[in-house]
Amino acid sequence: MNIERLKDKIIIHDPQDFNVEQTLNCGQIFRYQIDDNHAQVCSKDKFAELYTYPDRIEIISSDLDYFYNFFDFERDYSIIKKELTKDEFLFPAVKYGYGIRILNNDPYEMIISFIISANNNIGRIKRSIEYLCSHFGKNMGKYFAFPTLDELKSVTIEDYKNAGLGYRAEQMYETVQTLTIDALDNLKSVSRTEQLNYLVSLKGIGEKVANCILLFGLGAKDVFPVDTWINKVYNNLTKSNEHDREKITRELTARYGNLSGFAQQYFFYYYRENKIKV
DNA sequence: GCCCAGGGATGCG
DNA sequence: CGCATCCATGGG
Repeated sequence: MNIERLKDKIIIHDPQDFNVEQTLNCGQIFRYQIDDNHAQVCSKDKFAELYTYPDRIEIISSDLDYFYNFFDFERDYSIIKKELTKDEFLFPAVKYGYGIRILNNDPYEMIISFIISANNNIGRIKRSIEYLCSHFGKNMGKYFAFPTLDELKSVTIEDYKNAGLGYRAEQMYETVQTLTIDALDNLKSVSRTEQLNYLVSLKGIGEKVANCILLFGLGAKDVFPVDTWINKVYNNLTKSNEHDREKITRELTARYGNLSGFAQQYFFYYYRENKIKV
């Protein structure tokens, strides 16, 4: 794989470590659209278009620097995959999702998005977030920006219910009122323990959602968010019927160490796409 | 009608 | 502390 950074586009030649569909469909992002070989991706107030050809992928955006980092192009995924395919459990999952990359998304957007994700399904999560963007975010012409914290501050519980948040509407309202720009900035520079403590202190955020925010928004790769799918993964691999998610988190984090976040995404995508049950 | 979805909050012992 | 129950909503 060779990444060519041009003035008006990024070209990924021979993309063995990047697949658009896999990267977008593995549950880490909700603001995107794929039709055939063309995809549109939003993050914050930014927008990119991706074209997949037989021999290359081209990325076009008015902010290529942002999306170069967003798609994690500084990292060599071939090394990660080589290490993780040594694991017998993970081998088929890495083969299947060979082109997954973990996005460097905006922590504030991840906080809002993953509060919505709790006990929810991806289709509904996408719809709710689209609703928030189109009703409360800035109209950018071809798309809507993610609503800023300031914009969300004036959104009511009733608005959140209209967005389909259900019982999460009150949690969202309270967390939005609690959040400040300073606290969000501060979150990027404090220790892991302080990040986790702060996130869990917010309404609607427990251990799993906090780990998703750390993984997708704050660059932490040694975390292993355990949702219903990962619960199935664990029970399938260990032939057990465990429901203690803290225990599952501990064991999987211990097994995959500083590559936990990658392992988690390969597992999640493989099991969910193939509807593998216990 | 039941079960499930990238779980979390709350109350009870 | 562990554990059970409840929580909106829509698709399968």
